[in-house]
Amino acid sequence: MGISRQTPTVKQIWSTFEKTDNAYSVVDLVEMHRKKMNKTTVYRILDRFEQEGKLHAFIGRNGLKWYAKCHECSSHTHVDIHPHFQCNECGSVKCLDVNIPIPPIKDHRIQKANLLLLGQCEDCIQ
Amino acid sequence: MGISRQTPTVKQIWSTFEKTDNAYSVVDLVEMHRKKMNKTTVYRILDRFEQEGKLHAFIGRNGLKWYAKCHECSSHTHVDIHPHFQCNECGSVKCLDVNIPIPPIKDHRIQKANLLLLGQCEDCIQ
DNA sequence: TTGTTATTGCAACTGCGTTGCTTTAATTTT
DNA sequence: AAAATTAAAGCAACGCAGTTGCAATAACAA
Repeated sequence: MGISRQTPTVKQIWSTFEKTDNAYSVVDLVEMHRKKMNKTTVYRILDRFEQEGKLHAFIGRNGLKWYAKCHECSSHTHVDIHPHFQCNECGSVKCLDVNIPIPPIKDHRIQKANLLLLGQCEDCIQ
Repeated sequence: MGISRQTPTVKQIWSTFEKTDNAYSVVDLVEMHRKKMNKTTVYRILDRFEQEGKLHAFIGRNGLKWYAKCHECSSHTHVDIHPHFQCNECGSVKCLDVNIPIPPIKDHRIQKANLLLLGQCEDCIQ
């Protein structure tokens, strides 16, 4: 499978994630690539990356959508129980490589969990 | 302190939460009270309720803001580690009375956690 | 090289949420 | 009880995230 066509825009968006584990909001990504491509294109490429399991997405502090590279996740195994962390000071977001066990909830079937921890990151802590 | 003035709109919004533990999105609340008050008024009253600790707020599946009555929470103790559940089928949201322990993260100070569990609720499960 | 069709750009649009400002009315003061 | 004070409500316009429809472009297969 994979993205059907290796266009310059696809390569450029992917290059943002390739070298880092940081997460980026869609707003950031649109701004970062504003000069090279249309915002609609950014949204569409991110959607495709997410569907393929190359990136995973989650909702940040203010309801903005964020994307990050998948480690364990793939399009097959989207249980996605690992948490994300957003710094209350600088706003940066990253994936945490920690497993947070979710207890079973009576009469409910848990399929996914969005776990967003908020606080101070290593750069903003005194 | 408390809401300074007991206006009819304040009483009406509060009456929505008074009798239930369900959470409501702001969109729902605007729709529910559309005939009686302006949407700006709904937003402002919810903001005030949140600041006083009468309601707490969190971000749902699609980035919408949801409100629910606080049990343990007050304006003083806003650690707010209890999770919320949103049904993937009917979209309903509620507070779960479960404590999910957050492990310490090296070099980070955790101040708050948004824990949203997604799945099937008791009404939608087969 | 040509044809097919996924992808892009663009412009207009939707929907959530906010802001500024005037008017209304809850509450305090006299 | 009336007047004064000022929080709160209504309204219209706006800002921003995200989407849609469609025509133009360009990857890739034949």
